[in-house]
Amino acid sequence: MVRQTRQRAAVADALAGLDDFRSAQQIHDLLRGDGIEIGLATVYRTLAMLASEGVVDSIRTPDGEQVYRRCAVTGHHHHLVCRVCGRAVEIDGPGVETWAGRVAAEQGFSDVEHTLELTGVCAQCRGADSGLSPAPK
Amino acid sequence: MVRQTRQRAAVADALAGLDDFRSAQQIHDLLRGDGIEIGLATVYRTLAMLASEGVVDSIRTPDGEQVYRRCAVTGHHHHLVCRVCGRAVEIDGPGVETWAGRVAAEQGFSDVEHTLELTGVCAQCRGADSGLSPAPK
DNA sequence: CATGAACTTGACAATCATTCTCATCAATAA
DNA sequence: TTATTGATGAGAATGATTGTCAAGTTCATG
Repeated sequence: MVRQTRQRAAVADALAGLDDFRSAQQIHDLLRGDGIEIGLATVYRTLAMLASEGVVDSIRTPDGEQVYRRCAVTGHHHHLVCRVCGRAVEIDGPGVETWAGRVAAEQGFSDVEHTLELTGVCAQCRGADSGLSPAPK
Repeated sequence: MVRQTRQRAAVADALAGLDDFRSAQQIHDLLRGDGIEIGLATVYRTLAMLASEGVVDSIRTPDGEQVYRRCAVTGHHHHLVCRVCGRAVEIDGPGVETWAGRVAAEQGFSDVEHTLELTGVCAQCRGADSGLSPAPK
């Protein structure tokens, strides 16, 4: 049975107040900054649980860090993430899904899954940037 | 100036004799197994260099490990990787590229890049398996 | 062929994200 | 209330990758 705890509620709350992807460590810092006592391991565990339930999305940044975000839409979808500020937009790939299935079938593969992520520089950052740090630590 | 060394040739040779993705550590073990003396750090450095030159592909496995493979085709392309045996097929996504550019533009993003990886179970592995663990550790 | 500047190497330490351990705490059913 | 048992957290452990830096090599040049 899954129990309702102060810590899990805190992680869920933190995610609810965010619009872009954050790492487990960032969320941990965020909560501690708000005076909420929670262990790093608990944040990791909670995020992993939420991700496996499909309540949050998780993708991997190019340098291998896992980042999480609450899902705004349900079902399968992809992301367009700003390399500078980390802002993310949810998008869906109409043709991609079917294309993936077809190509896989042609190669004799079954149980196909796919990951697709787009990165770019958003309008705001393009105008204002000149080598500032990617995201607030 | 980039110098030609015994170690770099060894890494290139190892990659030339492989058809699927391998981690830096696996390649290191492979070379040592052949009696070739080479440091792990050197393998990492060499692979990173080859990858940035576009001579080899590198993708990240679901558990965050970086794996490399020599490119059979040049230019941008994607992969269909078997979750069980690791065999990989190179594929290209005709519509994906243009779709990515269009969607990004609609959202005001520029300098778009994308990653797309397909995973599945290949015909061989589907026949032989019956619920064994995803991949050998 | 001899030289030397500068690029490379490699053993090992250092990082860093993530997971594990396990004694202690707390949510729930009864 | 209370026993049961999942949840927590501090710190150790893991594992891939990168940094350090003295010693070794490469190769343009004399």
